[in-house]
Amino acid sequence: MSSERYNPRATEPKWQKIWEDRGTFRTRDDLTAPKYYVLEMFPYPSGRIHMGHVRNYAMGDVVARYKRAKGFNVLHPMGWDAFGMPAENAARQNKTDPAAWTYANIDTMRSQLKSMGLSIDWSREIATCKPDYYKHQQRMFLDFLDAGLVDRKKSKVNWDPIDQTVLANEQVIDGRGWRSGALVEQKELTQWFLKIASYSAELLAGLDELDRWPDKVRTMQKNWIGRSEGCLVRFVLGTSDDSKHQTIDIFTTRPDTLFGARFLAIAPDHPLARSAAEDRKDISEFIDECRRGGTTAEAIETAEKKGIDTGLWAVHPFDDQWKIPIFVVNFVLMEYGTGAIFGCPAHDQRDLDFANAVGLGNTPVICPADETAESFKVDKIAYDGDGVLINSRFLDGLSSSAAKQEVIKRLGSVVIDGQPQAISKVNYRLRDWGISRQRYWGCPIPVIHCSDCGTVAVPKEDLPVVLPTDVSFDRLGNPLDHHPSWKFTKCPKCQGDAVRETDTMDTFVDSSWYFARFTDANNTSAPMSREIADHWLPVDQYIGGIEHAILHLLYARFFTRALKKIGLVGISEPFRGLFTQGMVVHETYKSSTGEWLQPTEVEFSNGPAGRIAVSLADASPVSIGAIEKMSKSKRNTIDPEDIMNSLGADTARLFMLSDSPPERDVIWSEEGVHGSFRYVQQVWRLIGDIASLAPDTFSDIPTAFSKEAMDIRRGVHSHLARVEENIERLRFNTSIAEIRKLTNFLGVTLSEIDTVPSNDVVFAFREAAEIVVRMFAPMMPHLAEECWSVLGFKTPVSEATWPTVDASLTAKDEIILPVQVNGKKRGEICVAADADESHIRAEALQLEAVQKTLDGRTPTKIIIVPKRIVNVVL
RNA sequence: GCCCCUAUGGCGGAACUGGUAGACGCGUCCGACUCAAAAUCGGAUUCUGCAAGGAGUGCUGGUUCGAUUCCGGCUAGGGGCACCA
Repeated sequence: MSSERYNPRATEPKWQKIWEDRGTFRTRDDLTAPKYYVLEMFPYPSGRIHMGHVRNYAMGDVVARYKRAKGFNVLHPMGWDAFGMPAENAARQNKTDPAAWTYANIDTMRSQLKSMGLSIDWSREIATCKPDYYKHQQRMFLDFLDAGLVDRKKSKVNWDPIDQTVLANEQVIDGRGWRSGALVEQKELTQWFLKIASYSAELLAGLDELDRWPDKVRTMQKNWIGRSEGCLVRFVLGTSDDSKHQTIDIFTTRPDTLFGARFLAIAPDHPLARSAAEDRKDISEFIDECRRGGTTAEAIETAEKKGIDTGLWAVHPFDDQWKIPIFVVNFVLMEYGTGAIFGCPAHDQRDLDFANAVGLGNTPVICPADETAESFKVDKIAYDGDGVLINSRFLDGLSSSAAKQEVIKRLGSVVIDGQPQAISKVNYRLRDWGISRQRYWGCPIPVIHCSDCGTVAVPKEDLPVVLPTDVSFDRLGNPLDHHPSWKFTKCPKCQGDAVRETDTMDTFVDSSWYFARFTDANNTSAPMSREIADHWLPVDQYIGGIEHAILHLLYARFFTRALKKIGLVGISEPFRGLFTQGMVVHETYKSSTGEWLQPTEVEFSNGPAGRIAVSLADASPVSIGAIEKMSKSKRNTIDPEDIMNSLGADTARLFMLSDSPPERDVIWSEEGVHGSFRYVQQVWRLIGDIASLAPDTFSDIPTAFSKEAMDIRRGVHSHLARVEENIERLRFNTSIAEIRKLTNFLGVTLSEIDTVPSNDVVFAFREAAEIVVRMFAPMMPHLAEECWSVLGFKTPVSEATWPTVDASLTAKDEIILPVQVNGKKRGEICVAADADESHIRAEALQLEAVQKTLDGRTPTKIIIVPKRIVNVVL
């Protein structure tokens, strides 16, 4: 009997070293073996790993180890999303060098991840801030430029006038800069864009193929791309002078409601609004007011619909005597469509709210099915459904869809300024991707500005454009811009004096191709070889947080198509399977003085009214607050390193995978973690006991098995089948439940056997141990290695194959059938698996409980669902 | 405001494509071991009832021999968002 406790502190580093020395997790350079690429979203090197990382990487590691055991050549790499603002913020605050800060963090986090025992091929480690990574990215940018995938245009940014810097949306809090508190201004800058919008239709259509993505993410992306079918309609502006002919284009999805028009509405940024503001102070003031307004949907939804009459008017397309007033309003956006709409109050709630506010009235033109033209009136609720046209002259009586076509047909034949007055158009909400960032710690955009030649690409042989290391954060603004020498260079075309582009790339660019780089991470001449990338891609299973559902995943999907266009890869969709895991949450604690306390600063006991918490420092009462996402501000974090150092990585991994379904949040609790630790010890004892009973693998399988031995073998193989199935479905919680059931069963059975068991029983236990260790190896790899070694194996279980289910042992010859009367369970019968219906019927009716419930009555029918259930219906 | 998701014991959750509701774990209670405690092991644990039984998967109605599962209506909680013409 093994009585020693399992000691993860000694065991875990030992096996990590053995794996490393043996190169156990090296991906083989073999393009013929079946491949499996499992990838977790790579981390930002913020300083230390947190529990969210532990959960994410534990899940990925189960998949990687399982697939490896199943015989796949597994690619499971790790890298660092290493550019970004925190390094610059740290530089400004603590006078540290962003590169040094980043690399120190990477070193810490790498060793923390290694102590988790992840089965990662570390030889492929990348960091996006290294020139040997971003040089390829710069080359891609230039290739995109050549391929027409890049644009340079003006765009609005949040500008902090005190810090002299551009702010990200999340850095603008209540209209003010997060650091300076200054009122943020909207400023127009010329910026670089990748033309993702031109891939809108393709990115939308591609979602249909992604059947191994969560529907939720697909829906979010679909809404983000925002396809809408409608038409452009050109209105002629009315003026007192007929010689000045001006037009305005609007986009509408409801051309059928054209006779319900009461006004045109234009965005505050619309050119017409700007020109109208030139000699009308009230208009320019209104426009300024709109710019200060909130930009989030929620803020805008609740905001009052406002507008100002420009005094201008447009002519109705079907009636040149019909003058339609034009308003500048706060609810039309320049970025969408043409920045102008026609307002039909009866059939659009926003238009109705606005019309009611300014007294424009409404004309219903679509009659719902349950109304008549005479009775149908609109007051406060617009009708936005389909129906039959009314009050619409020649359209009256048509359906909404027929009227849409009729309007487009009629106006399509009218030519104004050489173009039809209406054309069908599919509009997308998705806008081009602005990648310019006025920051230091990012990938330099490899472009040179020359006063004579304009914008000139850096010659490809001059790449990479490397970030200078001697930068100063003493001054405000972009350090690249005020570096004494870095930006000054010669024009590659005319050799005259020129300056470098000082904008760097959005870090979403870095993460848009890293998965491809991993396939050939050490290639110095190219981002990756096409042959190797095409072998490994797409990623078979991608795992990460739901917070990246839209931007990162959409950018990566676009970028992959762009890489395909320039010939670097042959695929369009980078991620075949996607899984989004839930967060790690924890209780929060507040002291009597209202300060947040760390879990380690609190002690618990059970009082009459439940759990009570007191402060460890002074025994003062502590209130137990809501369970929330672990965060530094609420101080409810648990440091993974503390857990790994005390209870071990396997315990932490097991706990992260048990209990909660992986897509949901998991509550970190001390009791739960100790339960996992107890289980680690329990398994250790069980395997030790079996090893004492059966120290060696049998060379000969016994020819006959007793019922006792068969029960063990059947139990093992049927649980194995279910564990396998649950891992395939990424249902880690239920696969662990199955493993626990099996070890519970083995433990009980082992305690009940004779002191000198027969040979077949010993065989069954030996077989069980060899299978069960391989079953939990993906979740608790160190424990599995130690157990495997106790069982006498000389090579790591991490290199062993997954056990095979013996189908003859999972098939049952006798089954238990529940028996219901009127759908309510009354008992069960045990019959042969192939028993015929008449036998089952007789057995069921003989049950005492059934007889009692029947109480002499005759059943009207008896439903027998084979191998499932018997239902006696009265 | 719109879209999406979720709701099961004291708690986290399980239940394959409509077929035994509550697996597995946490907690609690009882017991064993111990001088004692910790650790460990065994048992109990949806509610109600002495019991037989009855009720029960947010509420409500329906389909079905049978509903946690499917459909309609509602309530609560969570997430996402773009006043998108």
